[in-house]
Amino acid sequence: MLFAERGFAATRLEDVAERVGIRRASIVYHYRDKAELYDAVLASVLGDLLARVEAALTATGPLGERIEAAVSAWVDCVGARPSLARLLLREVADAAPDREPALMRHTRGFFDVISRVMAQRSGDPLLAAGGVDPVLLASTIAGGSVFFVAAMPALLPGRVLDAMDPARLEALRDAVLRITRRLLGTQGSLLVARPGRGR
Amino acid sequence: MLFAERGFAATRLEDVAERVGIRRASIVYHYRDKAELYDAVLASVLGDLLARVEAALTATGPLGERIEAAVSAWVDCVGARPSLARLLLREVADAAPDREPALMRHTRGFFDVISRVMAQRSGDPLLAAGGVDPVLLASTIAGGSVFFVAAMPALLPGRVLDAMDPARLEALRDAVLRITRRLLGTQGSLLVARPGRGR
DNA sequence: GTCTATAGAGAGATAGAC
DNA sequence: GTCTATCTCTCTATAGAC
Repeated sequence: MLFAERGFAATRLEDVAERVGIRRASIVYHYRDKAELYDAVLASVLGDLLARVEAALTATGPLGERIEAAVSAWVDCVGARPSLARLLLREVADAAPDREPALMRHTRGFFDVISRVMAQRSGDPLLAAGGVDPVLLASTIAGGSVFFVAAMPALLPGRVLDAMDPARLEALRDAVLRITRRLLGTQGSLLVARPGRGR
Repeated sequence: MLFAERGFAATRLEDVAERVGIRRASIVYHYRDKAELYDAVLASVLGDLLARVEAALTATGPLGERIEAAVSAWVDCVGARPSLARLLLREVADAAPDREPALMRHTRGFFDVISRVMAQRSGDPLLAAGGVDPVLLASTIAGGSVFFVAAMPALLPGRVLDAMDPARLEALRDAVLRITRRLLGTQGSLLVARPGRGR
């Protein structure tokens, strides 16, 4: 997605139109203006991610398993769509006291869910893991993985821009899960059998 | 910094000039064009960060301590300058196979240092911690902390945009250090006495 | 619904006075 | 070195034919 690659301001409707095989004016027929188009893109791209993470978090079962499922969903989504990762980074960078970033409109309900889960289980030892702020913990896992995926094109010689190949994605998911367990102090105690063939 | 808050394309020279208390034309006298100004900003802002992290990593002493010192330096710099965090996120998001992000010009030497450290100590158990890719590990810590700092204005009701206050910064540094130790599996074994009064 | 053509605003860069 | 004035180009958005 062009918005993800270049940012909102640097993306020309001309190029978006070209990519879709259409003329600029036709875009404006479907969306009132550029901002509305961006908003639609955001909603479409975030919808899947938020729904899956939310579903994982609100499922039944022990908190640890739900967190791991949520992390898996997160990594799968982001790995399948590096554009999403870059879009997220841009939106976070846009956060300002005066200007509410567009992202927030789509994540408000999502944050409600998170807060509710955290409130319900505020007594759970996992959430106070090692005296580290749970928000920082979540930010580390979510932000770190997004950062990594977005930075891959710059870091790796092979240059990965589109979806990661399945093997690489699986390796990343495993690695992030290991990191998660390590951070939560649930080293291997959960999710007993790793389904993959050991990467 | 305006470039950090809005991104390169969305930042008008007009506004930059105003912030400095000068006229637009005068900026162009000092820098050939907008891109050159941005480059200068990047160099100035990154210089301190890279120098401090590099110094910490190449100091003498056990690898674990050097890593912790590097992480401390990183968090201190980023916490003192949330703009830097946002600038980093934008630069990473800009990474593309065709277009080399401006950031890379300033970090090339830095990455050389990192690679050298990692190559020297490739046998060190810390670097193979739990079978997790060291690059992912570094990305998690660096990216996660930057992500967190950049996202604060959006997440926190109090709205933090400028430098964090000392107490908050110290708490963040401690938390990230705890995360680092946990990830490296050096739980409390290093950096024995925490100087702070326990927040 | 999609196109061509065009209006109109915005912003970067230049010329030249002080 | 800094300013005012202006040139020029790019890109969004609209008008209106098909």
